[in-house]
Amino acid sequence: MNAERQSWKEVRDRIRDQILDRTYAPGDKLPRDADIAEQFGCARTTVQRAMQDLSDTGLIERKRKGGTHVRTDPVSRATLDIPITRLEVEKSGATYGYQLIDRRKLPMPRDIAAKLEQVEPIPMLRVQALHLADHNPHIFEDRWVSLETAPEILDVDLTRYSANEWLVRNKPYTRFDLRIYAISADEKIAKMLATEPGSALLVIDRTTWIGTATITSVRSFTVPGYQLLASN
Amino acid sequence: MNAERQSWKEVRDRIRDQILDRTYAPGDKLPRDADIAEQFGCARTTVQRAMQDLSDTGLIERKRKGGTHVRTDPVSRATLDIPITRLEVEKSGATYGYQLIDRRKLPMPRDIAAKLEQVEPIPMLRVQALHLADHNPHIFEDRWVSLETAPEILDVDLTRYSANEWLVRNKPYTRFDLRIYAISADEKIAKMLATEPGSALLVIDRTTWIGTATITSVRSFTVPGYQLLASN
DNA sequence: CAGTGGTCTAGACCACGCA
DNA sequence: GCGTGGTCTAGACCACTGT
Repeated sequence: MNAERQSWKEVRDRIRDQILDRTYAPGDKLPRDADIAEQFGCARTTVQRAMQDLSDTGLIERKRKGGTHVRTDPVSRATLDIPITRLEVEKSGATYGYQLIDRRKLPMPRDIAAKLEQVEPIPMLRVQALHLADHNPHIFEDRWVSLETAPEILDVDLTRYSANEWLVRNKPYTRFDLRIYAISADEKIAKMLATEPGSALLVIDRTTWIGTATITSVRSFTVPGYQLLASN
Repeated sequence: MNAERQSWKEVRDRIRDQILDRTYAPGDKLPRDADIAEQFGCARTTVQRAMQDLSDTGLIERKRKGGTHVRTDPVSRATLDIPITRLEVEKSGATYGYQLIDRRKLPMPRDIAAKLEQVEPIPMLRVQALHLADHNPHIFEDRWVSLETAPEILDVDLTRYSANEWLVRNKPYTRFDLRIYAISADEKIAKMLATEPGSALLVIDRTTWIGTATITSVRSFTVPGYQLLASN
């Protein structure tokens, strides 16, 4: 008998191999799940699972009635893990430090309102803080927290605990988005990160929601040389 | 009326809500799948699917025998789509242009070898090219292609077609990784991107493999202001 | 309308990892 | 060992969407 060490991964790999070796070229239509299942001698559910995975990674495209096709323009779909800064630092073996720079209630600026998809102005807390690695600046964060969604933040001792950590532990989000880009450090940021004005910095803007309610929007200025890693 | 619109998403959302409202706090153990299934009046498979999703997005952690726990340190797991540059430009409504800068066989430099996890030196083709949007520089790419894995690249007219596109269409990868960071443009890069030396640029290093064989390693220098977007 | 992928079920066995 | 999640099966019905 075939002896086939069954599993949906096995099926996925074999289909992927057939795509790689051009048995099915970009644009080609693959057989229906049912036929593939029969060919492999497994249940359709198993094929479904394998196909789902190939679809998730962007190699194929599936449509009801239309069938399954090899994508003409494969997408690189990478998973990016944004860790809690403290854990990231500690994992690297360095000593983590944290320093509150500023904390005040302020009216919500226009650009923040836009990011939060917020029309009505809501009361917000602005928190600026510095994350340290081995006593050196690592990330400077400029954060706006909605006092409607997270009023309890006012009672948190932000000189000791980072707003980041409190929020992530107490206000899980249902949705977020990220914007990653590079800027030249202006004088203030440079001083904060103990680097030269004009240094190239990686900046990460991140906004989170819980349902449709906005939680926080934070701009993180990373120290020169900081890298984000992703893979599939 | 509840009307139980059954589906694994329904189950996922209800569990997530219970985590958000602290019915299950960070660190807590959730009931076994079987019990949840009974509670919801659905099959265990359906619960399994829902849990899988919550696990994928980093909200819970599952272990055989250990059971399911709410993560103490939720990870922000974002999906990052790296499109083919031409499609990205065209999608923005701009006219795409492409220009080959240099193409030559070269011995593999040490740092590239390291990125490719390659011990033995292999013959490589170095391709430098510029992607344009509305006749303005958009991305400058500095690429190394393995001639062992992709010897056919030598026959491709790279003055007309980008190596990126040829590779993505003809050498699908099974694995890749990304490294994203910021640099200050040096004189050469600045000239290439028609900007000032010292400008902050977002740089993306990407290396791809097919199985354990290396395909290509490319460093993309993006024009000032370029942004990467990700979300969940 | 009809074909194809998406989901669900009930039940079974497997595999990992904690006690 | 044994409890829990992971996978598989065979069959059913649903929901899109191309023709």
